[in-house]
Amino acid sequence: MQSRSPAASRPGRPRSAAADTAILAATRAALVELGWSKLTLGDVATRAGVAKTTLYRRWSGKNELVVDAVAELFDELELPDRGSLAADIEGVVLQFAAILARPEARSGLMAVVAESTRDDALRERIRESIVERQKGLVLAGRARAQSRGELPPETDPAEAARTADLIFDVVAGAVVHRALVSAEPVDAEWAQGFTQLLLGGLAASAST
Amino acid sequence: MQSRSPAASRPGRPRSAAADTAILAATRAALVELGWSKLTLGDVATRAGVAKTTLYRRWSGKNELVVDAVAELFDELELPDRGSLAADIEGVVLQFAAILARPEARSGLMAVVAESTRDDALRERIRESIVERQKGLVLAGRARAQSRGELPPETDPAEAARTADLIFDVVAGAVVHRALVSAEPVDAEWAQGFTQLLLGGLAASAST
Amino acid sequence: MQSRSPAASRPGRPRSAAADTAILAATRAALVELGWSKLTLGDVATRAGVAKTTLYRRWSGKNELVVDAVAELFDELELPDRGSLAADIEGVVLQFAAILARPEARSGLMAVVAESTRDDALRERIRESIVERQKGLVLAGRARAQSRGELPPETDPAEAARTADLIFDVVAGAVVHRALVSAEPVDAEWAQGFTQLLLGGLAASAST
Amino acid sequence: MQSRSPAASRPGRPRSAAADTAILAATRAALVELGWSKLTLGDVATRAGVAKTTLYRRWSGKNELVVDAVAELFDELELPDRGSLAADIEGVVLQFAAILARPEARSGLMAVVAESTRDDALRERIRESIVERQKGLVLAGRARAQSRGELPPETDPAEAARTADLIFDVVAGAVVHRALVSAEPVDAEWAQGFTQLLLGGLAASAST
DNA sequence: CGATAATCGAGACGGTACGTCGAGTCTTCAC
DNA sequence: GTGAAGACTCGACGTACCGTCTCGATTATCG
Repeated sequence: MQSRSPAASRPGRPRSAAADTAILAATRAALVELGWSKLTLGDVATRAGVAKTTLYRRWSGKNELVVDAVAELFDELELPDRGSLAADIEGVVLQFAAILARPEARSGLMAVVAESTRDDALRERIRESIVERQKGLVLAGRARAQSRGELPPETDPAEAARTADLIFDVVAGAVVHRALVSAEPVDAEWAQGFTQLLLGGLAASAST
Repeated sequence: MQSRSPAASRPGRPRSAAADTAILAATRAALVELGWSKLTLGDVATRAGVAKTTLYRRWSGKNELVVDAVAELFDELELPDRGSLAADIEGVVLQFAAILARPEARSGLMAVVAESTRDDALRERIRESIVERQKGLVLAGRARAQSRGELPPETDPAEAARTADLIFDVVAGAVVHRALVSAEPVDAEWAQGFTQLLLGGLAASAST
Repeated sequence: MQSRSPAASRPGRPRSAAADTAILAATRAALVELGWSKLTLGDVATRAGVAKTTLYRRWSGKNELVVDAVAELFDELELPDRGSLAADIEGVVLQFAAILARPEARSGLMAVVAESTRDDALRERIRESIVERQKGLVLAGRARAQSRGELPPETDPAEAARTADLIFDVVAGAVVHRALVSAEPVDAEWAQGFTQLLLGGLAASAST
Repeated sequence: MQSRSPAASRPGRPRSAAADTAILAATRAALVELGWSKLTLGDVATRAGVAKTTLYRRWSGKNELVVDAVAELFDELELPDRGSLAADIEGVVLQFAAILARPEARSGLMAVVAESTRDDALRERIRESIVERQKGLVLAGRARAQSRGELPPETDPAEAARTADLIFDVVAGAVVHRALVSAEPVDAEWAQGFTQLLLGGLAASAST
């Protein structure tokens, strides 16, 4: 969502706050029913009870709108303390999978990622509103595991960042691939097997 | 590409084989220049020197066409014998990354995956022409490692299949995520770190 | 229909005579069902059980085909001897009206006339195969009336031709206009009133 | 042209009045250059500097558009007082012929008449916007002749209507047939001969 | 309190691409 | 060489959305 200058209080009629909410909700509803490619902004506007003009005043196009609509779904991601690193990872994997099981996320997320391969601004927008939140969980999880003594503290910051990136790509990539490409369920059993593989790999890598 | 009834020689003028080739090549060229969302079938037809009707006679829409066009890119995937399991994995990862580095693959692949979340026939088509080929490499790699003695032979077939699926999702997912979402290079260094993680995890998992 | 050179007996398989008949009949059937603008040559070929190639070998296009198909309808026009000039005229008017009442004539005739306003070859073709036959009836009718003594013999040939043309335009024009534009029935009553007007006018003009 | 509900000022952007004018003018220009059958709505839109959708919002198809475009040509028909019934008739005949001499009228008029043989709504539209205007001239001409004393006043209204219809079909039919089918000029000489025939016939009929 | 100004719903606007259909041609094989 | 069959190029069709615009009607702040 684009913030307007300092905002403060400008002259003229202020923008309806309800409109934003209604538009994003309508976008998700349309994604569920129609999917990304058949979603039209005119239809979203109608569903939201809003004129097309109003929608275009706030978002510059379909991609931006869908990123914002999908990003809100990821707000629920958090890192509950389940007592052990393995349990924490499994929990996050299942949370992530639960979001990907929702049709508005499945269709919307991959589509904007596809678009982002040719639009750097869009990629940055996705990174900010979706990817960074996930990455934060990886960092938080590691910190918590270190405080528990499950993982040794970092020595080389660069190496630490590289490892976090790797873990992040592996976790997010594997879950997305399982859910969307292989189209197999990401259930507790799979999460356990995956976590075992990941932690085993981390331990082995760390000892090198 | 749809195979027509076996019908050796049916009546009427046969379809031009050259047209198929030209259309797929034109599709890839258009993907490079325009990306998936701005690619139009009319433009593809023009580039291929073919009428729009000819294109529609062979493919039912943009998605089907792009799947076939992108699938051909994956024909070059193979499993060269590099002497060790680690080297084999690194090789495949780099091959896969090389394909994903091509703009026609980046834009096209994710877009059809996104579409496939709402179209089972499309998903099946993607699975047949793209995914299965990759999965075959996982199986072949494991078999070769076993023949080298790097991995123990399978005991439980179901467990073996489950593991292969997991490895496949991890490898393909991680590479795709690194390349397209994180937008970081998949180079030899990354491949090495990833392979280390994966093999470590496999060893740890196997010993359980 | 285009005649091929001297014909005689050329090499190769001779053209099927049945095809011509079938095609023209199919054309009229299609005119009845679809009208001129929705008639397609592919459909005509299918109805006639003939390949499009065969059709195009004989006619150069829709206009030419329809002219020939409609022209056959006018073959039934003749000048029965009803005993008096007035009765003869009424008879011809009703015969002409009967043809115009058939949907294949209504739709086809006016359409080719419209096309002929921009295509001299087509206009000539219409004149030859349709209009001249009608004009002949005017001339024959006058000759018979003169032989009966109802009309005086011609003195000035140029004047005679001019009068015949005028009568022809008035008769054909009025009947067509009544039937197709005004869309009112051309019945015995109307024919009688029209004939009265025409003969009265002729008598008055002759005495000038 | 379709009138929209009386709705003084409906919400939303009002339709551009200039667009209607431009479209009809472009239609006539295209008729002159291309004729009815080669006229395309896309081309008309381009000539008018208007989008195809704008055109389709106002007219439902080629026929309706051409009727309106041609109808405007007949706006210039009027009944100038030339002092006598014969002169009035000759004047109208020549005016009518002048319109039919214009290529946009020749090609367009007959084509829509042909189409109207299978489309009652179209026929009604033609009647309203073209034919009735001509018929009015017949009625006005008769009234004027009666006020001059050239024709006796009506006694039987039904008979009067029947006669007016007959005259109308004869005049319009003969002129159209002469101009478009016979493709001979409708000049002063022909108009005089035709008028003589018509008035003579009327006189003879009236005395019965 | 009235002027000013940005907002709102509504819907017409110029465009672009769609997917289909028909025209007329060409290519194959059977007769 | 004619025949049916059907693929071919081409171009128009009528529709759907895009993103912009022009309306009249609100709804706020500021003078």
